[in-house]
Amino acid sequence: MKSVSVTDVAVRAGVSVGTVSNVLNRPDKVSARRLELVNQAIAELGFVRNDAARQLRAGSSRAIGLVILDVRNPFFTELLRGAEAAADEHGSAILLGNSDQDPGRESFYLDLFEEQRVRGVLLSPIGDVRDRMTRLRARGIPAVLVDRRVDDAGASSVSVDDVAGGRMAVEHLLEQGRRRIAFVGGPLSLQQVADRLEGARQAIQTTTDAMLEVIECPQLTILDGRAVGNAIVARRARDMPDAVFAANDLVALGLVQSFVMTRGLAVPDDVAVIGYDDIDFASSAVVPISSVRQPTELIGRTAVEMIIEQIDDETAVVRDVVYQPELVVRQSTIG
Amino acid sequence: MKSVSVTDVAVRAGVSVGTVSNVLNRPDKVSARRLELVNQAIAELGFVRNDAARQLRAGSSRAIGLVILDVRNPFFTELLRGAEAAADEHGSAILLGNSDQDPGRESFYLDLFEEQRVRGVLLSPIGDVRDRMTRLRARGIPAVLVDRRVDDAGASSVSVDDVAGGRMAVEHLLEQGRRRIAFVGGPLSLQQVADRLEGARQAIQTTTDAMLEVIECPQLTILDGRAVGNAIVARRARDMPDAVFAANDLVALGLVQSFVMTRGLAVPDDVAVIGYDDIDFASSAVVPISSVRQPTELIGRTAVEMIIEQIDDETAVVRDVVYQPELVVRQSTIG
DNA sequence: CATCGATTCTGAATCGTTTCATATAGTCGA
DNA sequence: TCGACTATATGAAACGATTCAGAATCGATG
Repeated sequence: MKSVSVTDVAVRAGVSVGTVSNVLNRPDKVSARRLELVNQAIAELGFVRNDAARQLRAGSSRAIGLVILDVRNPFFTELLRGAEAAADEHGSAILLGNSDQDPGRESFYLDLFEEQRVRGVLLSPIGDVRDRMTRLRARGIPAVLVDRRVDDAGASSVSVDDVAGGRMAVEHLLEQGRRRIAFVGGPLSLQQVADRLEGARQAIQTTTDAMLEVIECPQLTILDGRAVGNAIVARRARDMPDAVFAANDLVALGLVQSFVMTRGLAVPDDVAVIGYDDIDFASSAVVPISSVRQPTELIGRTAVEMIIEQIDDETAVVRDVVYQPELVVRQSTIG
Repeated sequence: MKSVSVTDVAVRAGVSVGTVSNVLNRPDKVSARRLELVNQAIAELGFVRNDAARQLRAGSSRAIGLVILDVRNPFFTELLRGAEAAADEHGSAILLGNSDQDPGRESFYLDLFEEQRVRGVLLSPIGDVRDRMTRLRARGIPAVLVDRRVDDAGASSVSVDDVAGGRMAVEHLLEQGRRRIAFVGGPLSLQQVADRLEGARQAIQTTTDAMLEVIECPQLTILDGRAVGNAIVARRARDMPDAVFAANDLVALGLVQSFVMTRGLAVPDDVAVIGYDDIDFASSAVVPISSVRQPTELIGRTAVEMIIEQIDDETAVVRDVVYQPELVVRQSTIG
C-alpha cells in the first residue's frame, strides 16, 4: 500500500521533481507540454499530495482552528458557518473543536491545533485564557477570541455587547409591567453569562420597585432550562417570578417547555420569558420566544477575517470589534 | 520566529534525539533520570511537537474525517458528539467537514482528508459515492457510510432502517384516522428521503382509501418547511391534506410554524404533523411534534468504532449495521 | 553566428520527527 | 573477574514535498 510520491510522478512524466512541484503550485511557470505530461502522470498514478510533507516544508498549514463551547447550540453552528464561508473565500479550512464547556477539552484542542501548526485560532473561551493567548502569540499563531472580550489578554476579539443585551432584555420586561424578574443562566464564571446578568442588574436599578432573582444553572442547555423550570413551577405562588430572562435561547426553550407541559404556568400570562441569541428554534417554540439577537454569522466571518489580516500583516494591532445586539419581541413577552 | 525542534531539546538536555523521541512516545523505555532531563528541557524551551513531521514519518495522522450534510441540523451535531466520544476514547480527533448538501463541498472535504492522510473517513453522502469509496479503499483509508446504506459500495455502513421508519410514521397517521396524507421532503435523490417515502408508500398500500401526495422541497431546513407550509395553507379546502409526514424534524418545525403562525390550520385538528429524527427541539415546538427517533449518538459512535476496527484489523470485512427506529408520539398527531 | 535576456527546468538540500540497527551501560551468576 | 544477558541510549537514514541557485533552452538582435 505504498503511496505515490512526486518522485514517482516525475519519473512517469519524464521530468524533474521540481517541475512536478511547479505544476502543483505555480502551473503558469510551466510550459504547456510538460504541464500536460505531468497532469497525465498524476491522473494515471492517482497521485494525491501529502499534506504533511507540504506543511513540514512550508512551515504552516492552511487550516484555522475554532474551539466552541457547545456544538449543540445553534448559535455556535451559525457562527461556524460564518467562519467557514470566510475561510473558504481565502482557501483555508476550519478545524472544529467542541469543548463542551470543559476546560480539559479546551486545552486538548488548543494543544492539538498547536501541534498541527494551524494558521490561526478562534476561541470561544471558558475561563481565564490569558496564558493561552500569550503562549499562542509567542509562538506566532494569530488568535482571536470570539463572543467574548478579554481586556489585556493581548488578543483581538469579536464580541457582542452582552451588558447592553442584558439591559435591553430586562428593560423590555419592565416595560411590559413585570417586576419580579428571575435571571436563569450559568455558570456565572462564563463571561457572557456574567455580562448579561450585569446588564439585567443595570436595568433593574433604573426602577425602585422591581427585583431580580438570580438562579444559576450548571450549563446552558435545554435540559438545564427544563430543570429550573420545574423547580419554579413547584414554588408557592407568592415566590413565583412574573418574568424570566434566560441567558440563552436553549435555556429559555427548556423553561417554556416545562411551564407549558406541566400546565403549571401560562406564558406569557403568568410568566414572561425572554431568551438570548435568537436561534431559529426560538421562533418555532411552543410559544414563540422573544430574544436578543446577535449578528452570529457575522461574528464568525469577522473573526476569520481578522485572523487572515494578522497573517498577512504581522504588525496588525490588537483590535476589539464589538457588535450591538438587537431586541426581537415575540409572543412570550407580550400578553 | 524559529520553532523549537527535538534537536534543540536533545542538545539542551544533553541526550540524543532518539531519546527525546522515546520520551515523547515510549516514556517507559527511558530511564528516570533522562526522562526528567528531557521533560525539563521541553518545558524550558516551550517545545511543541510538529505534527506534520510526525505524520510524515509515521505515515498517517490520528484524525478521522467526518463529512456531514448539514451542521445546523441537530441530528448531525448529535451524531458528531457520538463520534467524538468514541474517537476520544481511542485517542483520535474528529475533523469535521460540512457539505451543506453540496457535492462540490463534499468533494472538497474528501480531497482535503485524503491529502491529510486521515486514518479513516465517515461520510454522510449526497449522491453516488461508489467511486469515492473505491478510491479511498484503494488508498487504504477505511471508510464508513453513516446514516445511509449503499449496497455494493464496498464500504461498511451504519444506518437506520428508514423504510421501516417511514412505514411507522404513516401507519401511525392512518391509525389516527387520517387519509389524505402529504409527504414533504427532498431532494428525493437523497437516499434517506427516498427510503422514508418508500416506507410511507408501503403503509398507504395496506389501506384502500388513503392517498399519499408527494411534495418535494429542495432542502431539509426549517425554511423549506415553512415555504411548503405557506403553500399548503393557501390551498382550497378540498385540496388540503389532513396529515403531513415531514422527512425530518426541521421541515416539520417549519410546517407547524407556518400553519400556526398564519392561523390557517390547526395542528393536529386540521392537519396532523409528524417529523423524523426526534431532535430536542421537536418536543419544545409550538405544538410538540411526533417523530421517528433514531439512535443518533449511537450511530456516530458505532461508525467510529468500525473505523477503528478496520484500522486494527486489515482483514475486517464490509459490514452493514442497521438500527431500528422508534415512534415517538406527541401532541401534533393526537387530537 | 555569437551574444544577451528571458523563460523553463533541474536536482540537491531542507523541514522535524520517528525508526532501527548498533553501541553502551548495568546486573547477575559463576 | 568474566561472560551472558537485559535494559537503555545513540544517531544516521527516511518520510515526501518545496525551494532556489544554477543549468539548459529558446528567441531575438546586431
